[in-house]
Amino acid sequence: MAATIRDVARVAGVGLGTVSRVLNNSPLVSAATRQRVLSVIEELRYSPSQIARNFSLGRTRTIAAIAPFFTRPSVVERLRGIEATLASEGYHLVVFNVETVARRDECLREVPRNDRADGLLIISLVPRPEEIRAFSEARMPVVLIDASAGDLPGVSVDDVAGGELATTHLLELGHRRIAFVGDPLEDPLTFNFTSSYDRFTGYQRALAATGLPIRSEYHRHSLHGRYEARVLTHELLNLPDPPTAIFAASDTQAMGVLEAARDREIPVPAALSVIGFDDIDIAEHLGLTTIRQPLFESGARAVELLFMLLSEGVAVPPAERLAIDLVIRTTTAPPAT
Amino acid sequence: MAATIRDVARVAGVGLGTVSRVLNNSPLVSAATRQRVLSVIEELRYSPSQIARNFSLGRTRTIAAIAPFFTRPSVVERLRGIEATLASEGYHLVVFNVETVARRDECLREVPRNDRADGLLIISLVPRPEEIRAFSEARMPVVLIDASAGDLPGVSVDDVAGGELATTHLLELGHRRIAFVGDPLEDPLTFNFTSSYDRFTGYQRALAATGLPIRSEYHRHSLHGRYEARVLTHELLNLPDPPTAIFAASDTQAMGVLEAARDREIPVPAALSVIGFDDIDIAEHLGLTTIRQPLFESGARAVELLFMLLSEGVAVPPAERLAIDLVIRTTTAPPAT
DNA sequence: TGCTACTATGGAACTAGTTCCATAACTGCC
DNA sequence: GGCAGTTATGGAACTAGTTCCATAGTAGCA
Repeated sequence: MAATIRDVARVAGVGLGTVSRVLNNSPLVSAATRQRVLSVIEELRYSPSQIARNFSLGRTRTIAAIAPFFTRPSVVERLRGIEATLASEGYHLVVFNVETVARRDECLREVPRNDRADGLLIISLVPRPEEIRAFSEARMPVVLIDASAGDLPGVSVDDVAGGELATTHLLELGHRRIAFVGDPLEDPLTFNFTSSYDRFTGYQRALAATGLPIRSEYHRHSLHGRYEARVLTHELLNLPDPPTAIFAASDTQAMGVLEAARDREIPVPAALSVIGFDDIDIAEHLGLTTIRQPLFESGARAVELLFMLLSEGVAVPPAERLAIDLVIRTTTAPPAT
Repeated sequence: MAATIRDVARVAGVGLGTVSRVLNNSPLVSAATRQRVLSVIEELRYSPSQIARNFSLGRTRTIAAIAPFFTRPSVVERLRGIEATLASEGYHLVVFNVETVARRDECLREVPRNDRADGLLIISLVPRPEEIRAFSEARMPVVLIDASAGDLPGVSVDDVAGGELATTHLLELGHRRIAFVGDPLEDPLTFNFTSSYDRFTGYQRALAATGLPIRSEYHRHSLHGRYEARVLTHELLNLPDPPTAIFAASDTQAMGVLEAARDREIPVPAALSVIGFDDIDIAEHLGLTTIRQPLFESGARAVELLFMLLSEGVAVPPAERLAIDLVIRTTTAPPAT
């Protein structure tokens, strides 16, 4: 059996408290005693039980993150920001991957009532009011990423403004037939994503501001994914009056749009402009024009906010907005004349 | 303060053990008592402390995974396989991201001696003999993924055979000037990766088997990354007798190769064939010919092996090899005549 | 009726740390 | 020398579960 703090105390001929003080670098130990205890620790190859420590302290130095589809490049990049910041403070990261509504509900219900994490990060999911109530009842500090709900602290970007920015870029290039490819509109009711919905809102606003009619045949929604976006794009390109530009709600979907154009040997951007959203790593490789949002930073900043919540007495920071940028590459150009 | 099992026992007028038995679905409780206890649990909104439970049981139902560069698409896909399999058994996943040698050493030293995880998965890193000894001293079950060391159980593919397979494909197309772009050769001594090294070995073997001379100017090594591979490729294309085909040790590096070709307006595959390794998600989008290895499955299978280690008495499974395939797409063709 | 066997239950002991109170030992100062 | 203040130390109590032993109750059976 592994040595315990009591074994160390007995062999070193000191009290329990003294060993604990040595382990915790308390100054209230004489140099001689500290040395003796340390050598016994060495001798017994003693290593403190973290699990007993967690139990005794009531803290785990662990943060849980709930992420939908954590293989999506944008989510991965946020997680990297989270992990990097947590690791720098010696915290551990427990990841929950959510790919179904049932698991979403399960995670949001079970994880906060587990006292196995000191705090919770929720990526791209909007908790329902009763779930938010459960968080505060369980006294589980929560920070949202890429979402906002109630007065929970969170880190996000202005997706509506992003949608406007993307659409305005296409408008300024001279496009008038601009289509939108995004996630299902009813998502907010099930999975509680909102990004695609908000970007769609921004798209509509930009069109309305220019006085262009809303053409619902240009609005296509399907499950998030390259393949689905490709199918939607073929539908758009089959229209009698097909669009000259497509705004995809994410870079992943923009890739599907590009694939459909390639299927039909439609040159991009000469005959079709494409703009995405996120600026994931490969967007650069693809030369994809997109709206950049700071993914790594969103994770890092969320952890900082969570740490503020964890240190009592620090004012609860309000939901924060990070900046977005238009990144012009080679998939957008003026429409063919 | 949150209710404890003792509060429940007191209010329900039963003993501690009875409440514990109800919680653990022991049959040794009468239906009437069980009902009373359950209603008190409801009434007090009691939720058992997982952390106390872990402490008492000495188990955490948590698995730690150490992954280098966990944003690399191949690593993410393995993690997804891990998470999916763990979640189906109610286990949690703690992720450690490693991006420096110092952190590699720290993680391999600290994580096993933490008793905060019941088992450890190590991705794409080769533990040193003294580290392996520490695992067994700490009684921490370990399964390797994409690596093998000592007699630790592991899941991997035959990278040497994969390198041969890729190179043979190029040879069979008629290429004779075939270059290799991969990670640094000295990696095994620092980070302890081996995949790129093994694939390089396979490449050399295939060339040797065909009786082709080894041309060291065709062998380029640099840090893993798109940009680095792009630079190396420009070096290759600057040679007086440039290669007609390039084998990249990973799809990410193959993307860098493609970028360099695009920089020079060299058509792929007409004037340059490119083959990668891994078959990550975007390889299909890019039309990249590559060697597919089962990434998701490697994670899933590793978890299964770990569970076998955790259930005492089950024979320790030996290191396993998963199958690889050549996936021919549109970046390889016979050389220009 | 009495014995056995089994079910149901209570609660002490245990897990391995931290915390805090009591106290011993020492120092400095009048 | 005596007193106050500080430093160092020991160890009981505490954290919230599980486990297991002792025992009460009850049914079955000769």
